[in-house]
Amino acid sequence: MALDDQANSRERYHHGNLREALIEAALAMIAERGLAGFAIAELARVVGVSPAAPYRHFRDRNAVIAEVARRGFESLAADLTAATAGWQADPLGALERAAQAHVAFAGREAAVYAAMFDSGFPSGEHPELVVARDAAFAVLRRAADAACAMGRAPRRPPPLMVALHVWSLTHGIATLFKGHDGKNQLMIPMSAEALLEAGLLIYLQSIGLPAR
Amino acid sequence: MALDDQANSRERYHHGNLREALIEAALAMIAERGLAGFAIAELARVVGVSPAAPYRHFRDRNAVIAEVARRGFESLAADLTAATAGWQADPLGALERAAQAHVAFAGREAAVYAAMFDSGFPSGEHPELVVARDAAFAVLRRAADAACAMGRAPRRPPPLMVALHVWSLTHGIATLFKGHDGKNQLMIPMSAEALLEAGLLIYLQSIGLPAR
DNA sequence: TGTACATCAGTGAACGCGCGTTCACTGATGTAC
DNA sequence: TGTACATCAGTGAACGCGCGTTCACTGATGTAC
Repeated sequence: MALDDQANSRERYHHGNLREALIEAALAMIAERGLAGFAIAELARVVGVSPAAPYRHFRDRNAVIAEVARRGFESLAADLTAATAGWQADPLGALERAAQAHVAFAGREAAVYAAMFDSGFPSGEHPELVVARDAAFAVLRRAADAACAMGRAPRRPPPLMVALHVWSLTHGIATLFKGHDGKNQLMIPMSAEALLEAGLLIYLQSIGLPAR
Repeated sequence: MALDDQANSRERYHHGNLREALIEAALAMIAERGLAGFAIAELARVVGVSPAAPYRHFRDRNAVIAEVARRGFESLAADLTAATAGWQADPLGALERAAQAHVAFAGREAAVYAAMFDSGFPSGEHPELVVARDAAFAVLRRAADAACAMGRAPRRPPPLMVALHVWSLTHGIATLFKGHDGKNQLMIPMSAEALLEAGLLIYLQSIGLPAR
């Protein structure tokens, strides 16, 4: 019965799960046409609902994008958390795995990633977005803290700075070489993953972490 | 007389410099409303010309954006060239100055920078864009080559890779911390420039370059 | 120096379109009694 | 168990809008003779 309800939910007057369906469709639409091609009217059409229906669940067009982005950051945070499992024992490895997970996320969820980083909302307009982003960053930061504590170089940079460097390098590589259609933007004779791995190795060596 | 002609050029039937005026207005419009808010119809209105006029100079909307981006890459290449003056004598300094010039460019010309990196054209659609981008990268690459040749670490990474690392880190920092409105996207207790300088210092130390 | 003509940069009106958003409404749901 | 009612998720029609682009055109420019 419950199964039946779900199967028929699209036919019923009360959709039952419109909000989720809208977000799912938004992901597909952004993936296909980019952020700029995202239209709430078409969203309603795709889901099979009147153009006014989405406004029951989202204040306006931007609110849909912001929600997609917010979930993206939550999802990224989860990936980073999984990647940094065991960070106490091996903070260096955790840092590297986190960076790779970040790049993998950008490639796998290119649409979401665009909503997360290219939406260009005025800062402060969607505070929940900032919270979600900071939570994701905090996971990386935790690993960076532990990694820095292990460092044995004469001058250790502050862990926050290390986390920002890793975050920046990763984001840079992700946006340059894991573009929307998965194609490289610059023609390079190596994968984004290999480029990232080498970059981190070089960087982390310098702050006194073991070369493997 | 020539001055007079120029001053009155807006009033005359033949604008005389429509193409340039359109590009200039496009820059202002993208700066103000972002890439998505860029409209060719409004462009014509701002310049004081009929809506069909721009099509004398550009095939379509995307062509305007592509031209803005192309010039952006040329401009960036010029900045990088200026920054790396004397690269033969001091390749390390040149590399650092190039990276700083890149970040400065992203901050100063945020609209252009968005057109350059966020336009998301299918690769191959605007080959002249790729040429211009590669030319800018080549300037960085040249400095990286020279820097690597100086390196005295046991295992030197290939210069192309070093150039890509610098380019990626720089682009990452630029997009994350030199956003459209000049505000930091992540709340950080340092400037983008300081973050970049420290990151490069750490990275370059590791490939055997002098710590200053 | 003067005139005919080709060139081409602009005009302005129009097109079809799809958008975001609002409105008064109606159908379904679940709760109180 | 049955009924009245509040709630609220949807409807569907409509709005005003500005967009990108095309069309047949016209005014200015400069060149050939």
